[in-house]
Amino acid sequence: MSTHDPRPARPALPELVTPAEVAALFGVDAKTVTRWIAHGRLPGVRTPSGHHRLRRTDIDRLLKDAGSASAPPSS
Amino acid sequence: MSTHDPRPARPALPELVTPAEVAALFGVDAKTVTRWIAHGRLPGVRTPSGHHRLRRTDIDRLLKDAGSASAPPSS
DNA sequence: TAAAATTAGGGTAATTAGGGCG
DNA sequence: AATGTCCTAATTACCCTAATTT
Repeated sequence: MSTHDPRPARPALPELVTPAEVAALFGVDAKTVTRWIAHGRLPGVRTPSGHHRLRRTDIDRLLKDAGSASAPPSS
Repeated sequence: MSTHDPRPARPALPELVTPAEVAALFGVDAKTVTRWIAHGRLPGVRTPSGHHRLRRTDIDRLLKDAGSASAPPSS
């Protein structure tokens, strides 16, 4: 029983990035990123005005799935 | 505004490049590059819509490695 | 408040994926 | 087995203007 309430209930605010950021990472146009969200291909939040924002964690997950390098072009 | 807003837009260079870009570097058709990825000969990322993207670092590594026959990086 | 940069939205041309063929 | 070219359908890039953000 902790006499004190540390109140560490930190919801860990997700780091939101702009479509331009994601576009630069994927090597596509920012408009394409918004299109991905619009088509439900990519999870993203929307500002009350209609601007898109994406969670860096989601983006990082997609990028890490690439399996960077370690693939010698030999059989 | 609350103090300064640390949003320096990040470096965010095009980390991923298109098959056409890689194809031009290797002197092959873009379709060949996608085939390399399909056959697992080259590491690549897949955009949420199915298009291929390759890591610039991987490509640069392969190209650099190509001339390692006799090219000591003297200072 | 004003200005500059970014974003959304529409429209059109270029690129890409996928299969098949030589 | 590997690469290039032809085809169609889907996706993307760049043009513009208006709204939003910083």
